[in-house]
Amino acid sequence: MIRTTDDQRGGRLGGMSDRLGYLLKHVLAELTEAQTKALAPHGLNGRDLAVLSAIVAGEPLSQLEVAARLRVDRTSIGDLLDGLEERGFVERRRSPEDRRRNVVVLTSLGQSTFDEAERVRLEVEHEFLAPLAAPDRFRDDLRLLLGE
Amino acid sequence: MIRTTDDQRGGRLGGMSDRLGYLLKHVLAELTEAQTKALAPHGLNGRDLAVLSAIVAGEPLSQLEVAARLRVDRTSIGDLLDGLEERGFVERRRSPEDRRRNVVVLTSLGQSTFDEAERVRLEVEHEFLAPLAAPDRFRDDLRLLLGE
DNA sequence: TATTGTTATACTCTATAACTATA
DNA sequence: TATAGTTATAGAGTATAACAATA
Repeated sequence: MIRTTDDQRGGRLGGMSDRLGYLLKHVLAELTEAQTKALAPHGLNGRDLAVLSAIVAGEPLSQLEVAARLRVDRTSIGDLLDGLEERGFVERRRSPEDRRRNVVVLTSLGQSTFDEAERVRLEVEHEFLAPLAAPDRFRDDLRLLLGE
Repeated sequence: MIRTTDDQRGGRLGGMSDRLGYLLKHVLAELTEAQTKALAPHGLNGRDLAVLSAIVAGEPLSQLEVAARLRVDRTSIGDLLDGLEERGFVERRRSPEDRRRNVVVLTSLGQSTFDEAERVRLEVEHEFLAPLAAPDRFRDDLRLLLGE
């Protein structure tokens, strides 16, 4: 009786590595853990860094625009910015043109911290993807799935 | 001035699609949403289904063993099993050999529900990966990253 | 009336510690 | 002493609704 495929690839005999949700969930968990550890000395985590990266380039953005880029809820971005502002990485300024809007900008500390942390992120991702024959192709696949 | 690569691929001008964490997080979120919708008529979600799949084959498992297969904490598995037991999908039985252990088994309703839901999962994953040129390769990449 | 940001609330998932019953 | 399971608790992350200020 031959059923090597099922047995070896976790099809029916208990392995979870068949399941896309399981794989994505735990791959993300391991990346998050590695990133958190590597970024901790710089005073931020991967989520903070993503916020900084959204506001680092181009024209100043309102909170809503930052939230949209990150694909997070506008009620979440407030707390994130509170933390970043307390640590002196960002500043919120009322927009003169539309006084409802908070324009979010990097401080110079925020900019230098971003530059260092971004290097760390790239190193972590590089090492994380090292087991793959074609790391860029994997990233492209993820982009395709998101439609970006 | 030519900088199409950066601009188009979200390198510096605001796009997040460069960032591995962002990509994994939102790909997982979209898969979870699709799975939740598709499985709802069967009375479970993707997490429930993963629990069922852990106990569906082979020898009976204790709760700790189920938790280990799913890579979740043993305090999480209790609530999950409570829900599945209330809905009549699983039963917990004291192990006669070691009365500390709860052996978890599928009911016949649990088995038939699993069979249907598992078909739905495969369809959802197939459709979800359809944008990719080589869906299996993507799954293999994820396995490699997890070391499974 | 609609939009930006804030606050309050709740729900899910996860993690830790303390407890029980068994070994 | 150690292990299996439960309970209580707390922390993230997310989502909804209601509100104040502004357009």
